[in-house]
This record gives sequence, C-alpha cells and structure tokens, in this order.
Amino acid sequence: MPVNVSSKISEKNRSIIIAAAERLFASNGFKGTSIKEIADSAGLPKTNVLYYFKTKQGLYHAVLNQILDVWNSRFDQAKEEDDPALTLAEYIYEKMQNSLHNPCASKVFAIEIINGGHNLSDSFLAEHKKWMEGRVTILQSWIDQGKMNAVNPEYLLYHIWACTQHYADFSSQITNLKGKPMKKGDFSQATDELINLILTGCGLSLPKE
Amino acid sequence: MPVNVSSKISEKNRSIIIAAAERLFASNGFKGTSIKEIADSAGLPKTNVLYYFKTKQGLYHAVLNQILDVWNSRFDQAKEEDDPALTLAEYIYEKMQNSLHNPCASKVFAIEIINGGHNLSDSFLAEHKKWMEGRVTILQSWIDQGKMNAVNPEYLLYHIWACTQHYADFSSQITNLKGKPMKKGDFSQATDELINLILTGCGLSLPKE
DNA sequence: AAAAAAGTAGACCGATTGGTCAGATTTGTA
DNA sequence: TACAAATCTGACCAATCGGTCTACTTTTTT
Repeated sequence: MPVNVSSKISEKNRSIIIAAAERLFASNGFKGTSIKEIADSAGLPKTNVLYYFKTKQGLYHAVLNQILDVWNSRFDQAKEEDDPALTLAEYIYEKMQNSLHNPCASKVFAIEIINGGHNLSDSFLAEHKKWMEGRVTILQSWIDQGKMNAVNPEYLLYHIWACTQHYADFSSQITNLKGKPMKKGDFSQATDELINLILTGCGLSLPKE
Repeated sequence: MPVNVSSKISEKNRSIIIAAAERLFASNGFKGTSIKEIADSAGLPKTNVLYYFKTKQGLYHAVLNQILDVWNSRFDQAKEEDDPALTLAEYIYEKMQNSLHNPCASKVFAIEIINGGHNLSDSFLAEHKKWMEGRVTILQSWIDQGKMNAVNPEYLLYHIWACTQHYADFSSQITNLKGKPMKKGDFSQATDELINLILTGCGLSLPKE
C-alpha cells in the first residue's frame, strides 16, 4: 500500500508514466490508449501503472493537472500602466514557445475541450473564468486610455489562443502543407507573423530596435 | 448482399448513421464511440449499421469524407484582380458560418488532425496542398500589387483557420467563460471582430456601407 | 538485523467491443 | 404472383481492456 507518496522512486516513476501517458493520449485519445500501452512505453508492467494511479481516469486527471499547473504567464500580472504592445507580444511569444516545446500537452487539452471538458475540475473552470475577467478588464482599460484600438478584449483573447495553440494541435496538417515539420526557425517566423498581425490588428506596434 | 448502393432506403439510412456517428465521434472520439451507441442514436440495431458500413473504420472514413466534401468556398476561385478585403472577409464569414452550423464536423476533423491525420487519404492531402499553393499565390500577388501589407500568406491562412475553427472546436471552453453557449448574435459579433482584426492586421478595410 | 513499508509482477476475471453468420422479412420488378 | 435482390435482426464469438488479488522482492526505518 503506498503511504509515502513522495519517495524518490515514486516521483520518478510517476513522472515517467505521466510523460508516456501524455504522449499517447495526445496521439490516440483517452479511450484509444490502453494502460498496457502506457506501461510498455514507460518500461513498466501494467500492474505497476495501476499501483501509482489507481484508475485510468485517475492517471488522465494527473496528466491534465500537470498540464494546467504549468500554464502561467507574465500577462497574469499585467497592470493598467503597462504597455499593451509589449505585453501582448510577450504573451503570444510565451504561448508559441509552449506550442513548440509542449505540443502533446496542448493536444491533450485540446481533445479534452473538444470532447466537452467534462474532466476539468470546477475549481479550474472557475479560476480560468476569473483570470479571463481580469485580463478583459486590463485590456479594456488600455482601450479606454486610447492605447489601442477598441477591439473586443474577450474575442481578442480567443483569437490569440486559437492561433498559438494551432501550431501545436494542427502540426500534422502544417507538416503536410510544408512538406516537413516546423523547426525552431519556422516557429520564430510564425511567432513574428502572428505578433505583427495581432498588434497591427489592435492598432499597436513594437518599438524598433 | 448490398448491390444497389444508392436506393432510397440505403441512402436515407446511411445519412442517418453518418449524422449520428459524426455527433458521437465529436464528443467521444473514434475509439470512445461504440458501434452500439451509434446504432442506438440512429434508432437502428447494431447489425444494421454494420450492414451499411462493413467496419467501424469504414464508417469513420465515410464521416470524414462527407465532412471534407462540403469544404469549398468562393475563395477557391479568387483571382488576382479581386479585392483582398472583400475576399478575405467573405472567406472568414463562410468559415465562421461553418463553425456555427457544423460544429461536430469541425470537431471530428480537428481530432483527426490532432491525432496525426493518419485516416486522411493521400488524394485529400495532395489536393489540400495544391489548394494552399494556389491561395498563397493569389495572396502574394495582392501583396505585390500593393493591395495589402506584406504578411506571410501561408501563416495568414493558418491564423484564419485557427480562429474560425476555434469557435466550433473550443465551444465548451467559450461556453464556460461566457456562462452560456454562443448564439447566432454572438457568432455575428465574433465574426465582425475577427474580420476586423485580420483585415486591419493586413492593412485592409471594408468599404463602409 | 528485523520489521515495516514501498514497489514489482504474474495470474486472473467480468465486461465490453468489433465483427460474423445464418436466417427472417421487406421491397422492387418481370 | 413469383422470384430475386435488398434489408433487417438476434444469437454468437474471439479479443481486448480495466481492474483485482495475491505473493514476491526491494528499500527504508527502527
């Protein structure tokens, strides 16, 4: 019976299992991934996976929680006196970096949302809503100060999410169209294009360096 | 043995089954949906579903093909002498209408792409690539004519897709943030916001009416 | 060193699933 | 009406899956 849930071995194995599960859930979905596949991918027997995560759903929730835990940004602490162009550019950059370095996490989250988001905790949903309201307030204050065009802050955020996550979630489509997977340089270019599109669309521009 | 594949009954049942399957695949994914569920939702016994579609994969491919068949747009025939603002606005409008009226189709396609797109036919992938190249050429000609800003046409298209499809695929997240599902009026507003953002971002604007 | 806790692992089970088969029923047509 | 094609359907099956149970080994603690 596992009592000390944070021993060395426990933590190492848990993270190995979660990483393997994240990768497989992203490729085959929750139902499409068997515990045995996760175990094989993690190099452990199936029973061992069940030892650390009592049920498949429990493992899925652990994967989901780890994904959501990492999602914080400098935009979270933006203030009315901050510069919208810099703040938004930085936010877009951060989200693009996440798509580059954590594509599987983005995919698992995307599938979860597409399927209805029934596995997301009420507390996460509430926090997310609160975060959104705070960001809308900041954006609106920037608009009221005449710092940027009067776009609808809510929809602006949706569009930023959509574009940045697209590079992780739809990577297979992009790979087909480009003929090869996007590398760091492509991501850098896409980030520049997106920042330029959004900022220009908001009547903003970055100071030339 | 089904020989005449296009009789009245056959076609009616096939479309009922495909519609039910599309809805369930969008909610639970391919593996997460059982043939029995599809059959129940279609009001038919399971064996009957297998009668029209020999395998579950076959049914899935039928669903996918029906989704892709409908995707054509006025943008497909755009010419160098056309107006970029009107053309792009119309294209965005069409894609938003699709998200409004066919959210399940968008979701099924999204999950397919996220999972790697291994069920898409080579001919579809090739056609899609060809379409893309044609649209990039048109956009580049508009840029060369000085009709719009020198944005990268390829990434511009990605961003349009990402934003428009987001309203179908991520509807559950938006519903949570808004407190209620988006209605026609919300879609109309979102469409206006998106058209304005993209066009402004491209240095374009629609003629005032 | 011994006891306890944590981790590993094989055997096993009930439930579900995709799919088959054989036969009944309905529909179209000459 | 007669016959064949098309449609419908219940019974059935092998395979897979999530999960349990039991027992063994390793690590930690006292």
